[in-house]
Amino acid sequence: MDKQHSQCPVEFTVNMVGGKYKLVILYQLAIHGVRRFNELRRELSNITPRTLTRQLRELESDGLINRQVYSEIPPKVEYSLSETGKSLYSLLLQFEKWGLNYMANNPK
Amino acid sequence: MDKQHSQCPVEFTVNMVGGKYKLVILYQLAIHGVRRFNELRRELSNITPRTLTRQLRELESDGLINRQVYSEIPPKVEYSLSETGKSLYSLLLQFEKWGLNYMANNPK
DNA sequence: CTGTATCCTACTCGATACTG
DNA sequence: CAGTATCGAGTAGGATACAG
Repeated sequence: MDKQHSQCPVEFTVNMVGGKYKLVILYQLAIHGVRRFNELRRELSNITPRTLTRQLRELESDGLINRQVYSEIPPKVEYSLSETGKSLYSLLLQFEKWGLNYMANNPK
Repeated sequence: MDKQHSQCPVEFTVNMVGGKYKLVILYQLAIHGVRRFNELRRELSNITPRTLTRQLRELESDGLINRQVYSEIPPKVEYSLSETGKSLYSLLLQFEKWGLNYMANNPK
């Protein structure tokens, strides 16, 4: 994604949280605080486990989310926003707000 | 893109302004007010005319930008934010702000 | 429950040449 | 100047089965 080579701050942020699911994942984590793998899977209607795993790994390696593994059986893994991820909060709210507003003014 | 079938407002907005260039285009229009085709082309470093055309057409058909054609030779076309597009202003600023901040705290 | 492993499709975007 | 036409490559993401 060439994340480090973007001069434009908007382009940089897009490269960071772009794609079909990342902002929605972050949004769910922002709303709920903590989510488990299968909870996210249900909330992102059609995502496949392979894709969800990849998105979560990328978000983690970019430092936007935390992954907390509990060594139990059955396994339990909790995802949550990191401090950096939380700094996206108002951006996420803008997305929510704009979407709600657009949908309200352009009913299907 | 199934724009009308998103229940989640965040997902809806992502479908609207997602992709590699749309937010950057909107950002340039927000900054400069009015831009011509080749001005945008220069500002979006590596975009091809084909891709730029497609992004602009999609933004136009979604009602986010205006396309003003002047019947002159040589041709002149000006792009600008529509009222709906302008309602993305604070969202665009969040992208700019977050990118600047992240880059400042994570120097290359 | 939380993933991996394979395989595959579809779509986005790039390169390049050309036009009114 | 503002695009269009063709062609092609890369990759995001889907389907499905399986594993620790």
